[in-house]
Amino acid sequence: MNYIVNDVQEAIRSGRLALGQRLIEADLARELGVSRGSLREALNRLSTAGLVEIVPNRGAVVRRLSRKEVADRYQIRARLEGLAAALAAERLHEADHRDRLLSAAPPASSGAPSVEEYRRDNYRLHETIADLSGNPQLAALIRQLWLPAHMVELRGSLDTGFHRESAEDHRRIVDAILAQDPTAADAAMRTHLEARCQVILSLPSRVFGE
Amino acid sequence: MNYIVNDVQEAIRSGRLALGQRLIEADLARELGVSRGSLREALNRLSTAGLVEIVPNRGAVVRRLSRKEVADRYQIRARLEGLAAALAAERLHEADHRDRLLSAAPPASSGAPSVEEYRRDNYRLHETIADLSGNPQLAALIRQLWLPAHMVELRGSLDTGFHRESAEDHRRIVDAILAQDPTAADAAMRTHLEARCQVILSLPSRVFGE
DNA sequence: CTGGGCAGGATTGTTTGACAATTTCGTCTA
DNA sequence: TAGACGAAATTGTCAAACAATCCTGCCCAG
Repeated sequence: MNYIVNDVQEAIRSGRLALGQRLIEADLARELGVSRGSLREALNRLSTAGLVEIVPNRGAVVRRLSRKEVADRYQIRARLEGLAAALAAERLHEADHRDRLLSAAPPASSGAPSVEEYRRDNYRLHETIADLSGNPQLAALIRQLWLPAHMVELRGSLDTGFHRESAEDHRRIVDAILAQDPTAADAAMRTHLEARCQVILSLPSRVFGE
Repeated sequence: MNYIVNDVQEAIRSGRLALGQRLIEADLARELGVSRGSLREALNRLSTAGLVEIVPNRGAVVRRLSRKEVADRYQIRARLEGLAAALAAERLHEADHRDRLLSAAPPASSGAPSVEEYRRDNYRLHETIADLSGNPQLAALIRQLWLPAHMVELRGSLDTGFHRESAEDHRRIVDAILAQDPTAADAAMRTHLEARCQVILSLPSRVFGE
């Protein structure tokens, strides 16, 4: 049943299901080759993940975040991921934590990474730090709040400057954790997210849903 | 369909469905007078709310938190509710915010409140502060993370000292928000939750699920 | 005895088909 | 032209069924 969730998610990511598009249960179920009931369960899950919004008696639409919603979400993420970074710093001494962090850290810049590469690496680092916090509920929340790119129509809106700055922030965060300095790690992560948020909010309103 | 969620929730609160009890879909559906499909959707929702845990192919059980899970959750709540308190302080000037806060604040201690009264007042204050933050996603998360008393078997385990200390914390938090001091509000809320967590963790392990 | 299969029952995961409730939309009327 | 009305589309819910999976007690070999 999880695979249905993934299918829908993938359909949204690939653009086959456009932002704001209404999802007709019968059609989508036939398309995916599952029953309407199963699709329904999947849509419910996606709605708690925020990818989709369900209006009673009117079905599900692919969600798009307004500018304020993006800002609000980053505000929450800053707190939560800051906590995760601090905890990761406190627990760096444990077993293979150092190795896991290093293997997820920015890979010594081998030229300019593609947008897709950046997205993957970026997610991997944040995810790893969340896991290293040793607080599974926190890690789950951070994943849940991760802003899928398709909730804001970012495609092509971010230049290489964005990625370079982001990579620098990431290095600072990793260094703070490696130095086992929780306060610095917290601060670095919060600064990072606040800065990323500012850049995204400065994009033209075309990319938001409002 | 929401009413099914409420029914199950109420059944758990009232103790009709015991902690750790396995929920057989067919039985529960018949009991509630709904179809198995609808019950399934409701259980899914409750699982994302954390009231119930769903193990694949093995069904749902009423959840009970271990000591570590309680600690982890309070750690998250401290950050999130601290943020909410800070934001509430920043936005106190808005329309009817001051009134709403005052009407949810501890009601000038009219004798010793009953446990149930304390629970209700306590929840109301935290909920109001979350709403006054002006960040709906944050408010929703805080509600989601609220630890329902039945997830830890607290009934009767907390003495009046607990409630008195809690009320004092609450006053400090409200004062900080009324003073429009975000930093103090944040700190007061975090201190409050950390202290409450310590008390709960000191309870005998009988009340936890481990 | 004791531990490893093994059948059968119980329960979940999913499908199909149906129908009532609700929303949506085009058309017709005042 | 605005609003009423009815038909079509869509969601919400149900019942019955069956395969997949888990659980349990029993039997057999060691």
